[in-house]
Amino acid sequence: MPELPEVETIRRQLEPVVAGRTIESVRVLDERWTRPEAPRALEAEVRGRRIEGVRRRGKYLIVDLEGKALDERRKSRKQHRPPGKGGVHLVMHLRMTGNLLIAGEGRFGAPRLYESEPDARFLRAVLELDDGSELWFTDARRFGHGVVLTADELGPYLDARLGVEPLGGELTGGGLMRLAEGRTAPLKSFLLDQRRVAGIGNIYADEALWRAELHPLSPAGSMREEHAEALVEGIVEALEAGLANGGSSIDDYRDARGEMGSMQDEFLVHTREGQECARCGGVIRRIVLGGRSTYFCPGCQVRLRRRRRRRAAVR
DNA sequence: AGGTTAACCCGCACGC
DNA sequence: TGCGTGCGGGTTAACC
Repeated sequence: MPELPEVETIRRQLEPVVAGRTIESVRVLDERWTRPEAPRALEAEVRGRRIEGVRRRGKYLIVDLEGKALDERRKSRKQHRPPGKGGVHLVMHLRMTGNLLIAGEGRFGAPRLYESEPDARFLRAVLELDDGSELWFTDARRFGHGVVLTADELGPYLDARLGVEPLGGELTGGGLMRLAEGRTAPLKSFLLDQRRVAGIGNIYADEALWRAELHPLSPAGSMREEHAEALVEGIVEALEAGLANGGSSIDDYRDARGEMGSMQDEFLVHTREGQECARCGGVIRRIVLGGRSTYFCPGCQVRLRRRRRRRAAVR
């Protein structure tokens, strides 16, 4: 599934080949992709704009687009939302089975043939760029999404959904402690909550907890400083391993060039039910937690007890 | 308010 | 071979 390392892998591949290009047209083939916005509205808002860059926040990909020239704005006057002077942002989310692929006959210099050909049945949106290349958004299960936001809308949109970025040093043990304070939800559920820490999904949550030697069912608020420090380290190392391996391809994930990642071969616990724990030799177990497959080693991932709230005063 | 569950989807694996 | 069933999983909405 596309989590932070997968989305970042795509971003890194996309940025150098699309920055500076102009989007000549957008074709939204599945109206669900833009829902509740109309496909034609998104198409009109994006068409004709130059790409400034590609960013990532959590699992969201953000394509920054320049403001339109004045004559372009006049032409668009009658459309749903006439483009303002400023730039806009095409924000995309791959959800579970979405892929964003470099395609077309352009001058990317990227191979046109994929390790596994993108399935045309699943094509949901196509961006055509001014060098003849294309970006294909494919998505078997149609959970993926694209939306255009103005500069004013982008910050609030992301801030309402996402907490701290785990890479780049912003996430500290103390910071994680504060986020978890007083919370009784299991650590695994806590890690999956994008509004606390952004970008961790089912795979990397399991991997991070194993690295930190913490049991997924431990109440989040039960961590002491040393546990929170270990968990931050586990999160960072799990995500960086994912990045170093080009992401995990269990089923549908492919990078922007259509190639599989190799992180699935490096998993320390995820999908390893019944196998031996690399650290303690125990047998890795699978449970369902919050409806999600959760893998852990009962031998070395310690289950913390709920911490009693400290009394306001002693007698 | 925090926490849990269902809904959204549909290809695919599995059983008969 | 064909059909029915159930699973998964990020995010949001609904519910308790």
